Amino acid sequence: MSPPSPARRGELLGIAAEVFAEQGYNATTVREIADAAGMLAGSLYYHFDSKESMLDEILAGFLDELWAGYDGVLAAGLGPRETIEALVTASFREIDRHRSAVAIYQREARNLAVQPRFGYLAESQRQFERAWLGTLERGLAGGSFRADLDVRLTYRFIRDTVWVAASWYRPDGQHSPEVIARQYLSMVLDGITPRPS
Amino acid sequence: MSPPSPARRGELLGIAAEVFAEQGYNATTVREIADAAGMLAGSLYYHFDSKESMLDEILAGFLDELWAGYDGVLAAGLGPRETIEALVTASFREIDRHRSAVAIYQREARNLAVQPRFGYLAESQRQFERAWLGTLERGLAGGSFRADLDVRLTYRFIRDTVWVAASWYRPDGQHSPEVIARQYLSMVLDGITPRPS
Amino acid sequence: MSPPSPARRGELLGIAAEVFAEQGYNATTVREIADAAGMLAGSLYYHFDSKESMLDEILAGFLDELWAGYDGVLAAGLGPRETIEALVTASFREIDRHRSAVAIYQREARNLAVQPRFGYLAESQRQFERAWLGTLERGLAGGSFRADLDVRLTYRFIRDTVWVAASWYRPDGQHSPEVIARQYLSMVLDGITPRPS
Amino acid sequence: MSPPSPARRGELLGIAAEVFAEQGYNATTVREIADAAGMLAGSLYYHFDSKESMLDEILAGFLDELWAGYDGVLAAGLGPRETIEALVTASFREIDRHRSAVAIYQREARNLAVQPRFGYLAESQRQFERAWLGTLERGLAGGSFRADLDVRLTYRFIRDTVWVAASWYRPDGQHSPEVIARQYLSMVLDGITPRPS
DNA sequence: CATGAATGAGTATTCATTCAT
DNA sequence: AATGAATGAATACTCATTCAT
Repeated sequence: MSPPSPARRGELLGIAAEVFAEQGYNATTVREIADAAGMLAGSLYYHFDSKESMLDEILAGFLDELWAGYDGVLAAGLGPRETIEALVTASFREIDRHRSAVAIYQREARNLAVQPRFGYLAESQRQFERAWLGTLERGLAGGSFRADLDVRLTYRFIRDTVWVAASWYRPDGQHSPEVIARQYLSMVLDGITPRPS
Repeated sequence: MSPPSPARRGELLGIAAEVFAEQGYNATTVREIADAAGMLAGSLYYHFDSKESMLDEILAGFLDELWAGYDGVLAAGLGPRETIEALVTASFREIDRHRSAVAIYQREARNLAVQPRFGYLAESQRQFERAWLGTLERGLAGGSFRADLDVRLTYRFIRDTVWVAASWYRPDGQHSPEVIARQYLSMVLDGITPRPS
Repeated sequence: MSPPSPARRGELLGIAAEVFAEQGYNATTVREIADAAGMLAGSLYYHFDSKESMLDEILAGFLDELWAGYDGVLAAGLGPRETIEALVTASFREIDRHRSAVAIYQREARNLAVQPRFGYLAESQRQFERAWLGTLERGLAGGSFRADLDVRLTYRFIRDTVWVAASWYRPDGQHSPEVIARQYLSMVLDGITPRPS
Repeated sequence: MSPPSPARRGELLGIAAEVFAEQGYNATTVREIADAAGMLAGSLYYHFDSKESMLDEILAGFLDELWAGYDGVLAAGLGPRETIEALVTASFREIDRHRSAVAIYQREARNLAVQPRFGYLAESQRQFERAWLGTLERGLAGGSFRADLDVRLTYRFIRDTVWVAASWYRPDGQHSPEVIARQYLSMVLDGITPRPS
């Protein structure tokens, strides 16, 4: 009768996200989530409608936070290079805070996006692409980036390069998301061969 | 008229690989593979022991070919930069020829590698890492690469950069694997910002 | 077009009987029979209509031979004790010659007998019971057997005692069916405790 | 109202045992067990891991009880003849209480015993043989049994004689297991022909 | 809130059987 | 006579979900 406590829901979502990230959504049984939460499978249904709704909440929550960060960057009116740097940094910060959600997103988004319920994934991808492509084109026109770049290829290159890091990134004391972001950026922007001084 | 058994197996494996790549291994039902092959689910078992053995053959076949290419490169005695270039090019060529297998590998390898049957995946990963890390360290020592690189991070950067491309790369007339490889390499080696000439 | 050779059929039936006896009818696959015969599963269907028809032929053939022996004994006009001895001996002879068929019969007859196709099994059981019960009652009336015997119980006792031997009897040089029969008979007739001389 | 879990398991095992005994383990489908229990096939898996584990529990439970009885007899220090009598009586008592388990054991033990999971069946058979053979040999040496007995044959004779009764024995008011045991014993010990007084 | 027990739709797999060659 | 390939029905088992307590 009384509505489920939001705090408990949050805990449970965190647990579910970890298991989904570890094993994949399809390979994860509701029972495994319940085990990890110290309850029985059926009990999860007091808090959530379905396994799919857990996934939904995890992904939607992640995208909400991500776009909060991105929108701030895009609204700041930075130059193309600085925008790229800020977006990449924001992305690594998001990986740091929602690692499991990012990993789930990486693995499942493509197949989920075709379902009506997960239409917002496709929408987010479009916005994402628009933001990055726009910035790259602006930089190309202004000479911030090499003139011979294939913009779409470069977009994919940066996008994949950044997000795939979620599959191995584990937060520890040494590598803060900002440090990782700076190292990635130095490779993406300047490459791995030495520049002639 | 009807092709001999090994040819049929090959056909079926190709079909299965495409469906696995499209939907994920777990989310793919044997019935879907059979549908795609124009036969009934049970009929697949005349050719294969199990769904898992199909996956096994797909991945093992891919890794065999991949290592044939890599071993050739590594035995050629090239310099570090040329080795990286050749490895990346070999990888894109492999993506071109075994796109679905690469996509499956990307998505499933981590979870499969812990199973005894798929132990060769873990072994291949170790060899893979050794080859790349060794080359990078050699280049670092010899000045082919920037002295401030974090070798492990760079390894992951290049590795992911290349393989993730399998998730969107579709061969067409314009972008041969060699062309894609060259464009990627120019970004990885020299970055996306213009070099002061 | 040309009818299958009866000789080959006989061979195949013998092989099938052995596998059925070893593993049970249900647990035996047509493929296992074919393997044992050095052919492919489908090829058996040139010789037989179905797996069930193999079972049918095996059991019918065995019962035919068995009754040939029994009828001879029953028609001979022996006394009750001699009849029992002759029936037991005939049974052991049949076990010796059709061990697998007897083993199959023991294991499957009860469940098969309810099917119309195998109605002859039930019929045979009834005849069997009539022959044994009649002999025992004749012996009881004539004083050949102990007066305090429960005839039905004794019938089951002897029947089970004899036929179950098929589950372990293996023909070898030392124990001919006649020898085994004589030893059994001495136990059944005189018991295992010493008779006061 | 609803009985606690172990009781329900016991109920279900009893039902499964009856169906296995009636139709044979292989010929019994999980659905048939579920039907007999008034539930759906899948629901059985809430209580048991597999069809095989039901069989396992049934057989192990039966053997545990059987050996409880046998060990009591063997430890009592009776003479050979009294030991045989007590073992036979214990066996019929067990047939009375676990009729289906005994019938399953009779039909399936030979083929199951080779599987690692059912290794305890083979072990039990060895112990069983040791107990009976030892008793028979003791009796032979001490003159309780006829000097001309073939001990192994006699062992099989008695063993089969007793256990095969499970296939037809149905408890009713008139024939308690003790009564049946006494009648069997009188035949086994003294035979069916009259003794010269 | 949580449990225990069940449902029912699905899923991989098996296997007797068929049939063109 | 035998093969290779397929069919189709059945079967054990899984799992998300429901619900009375």
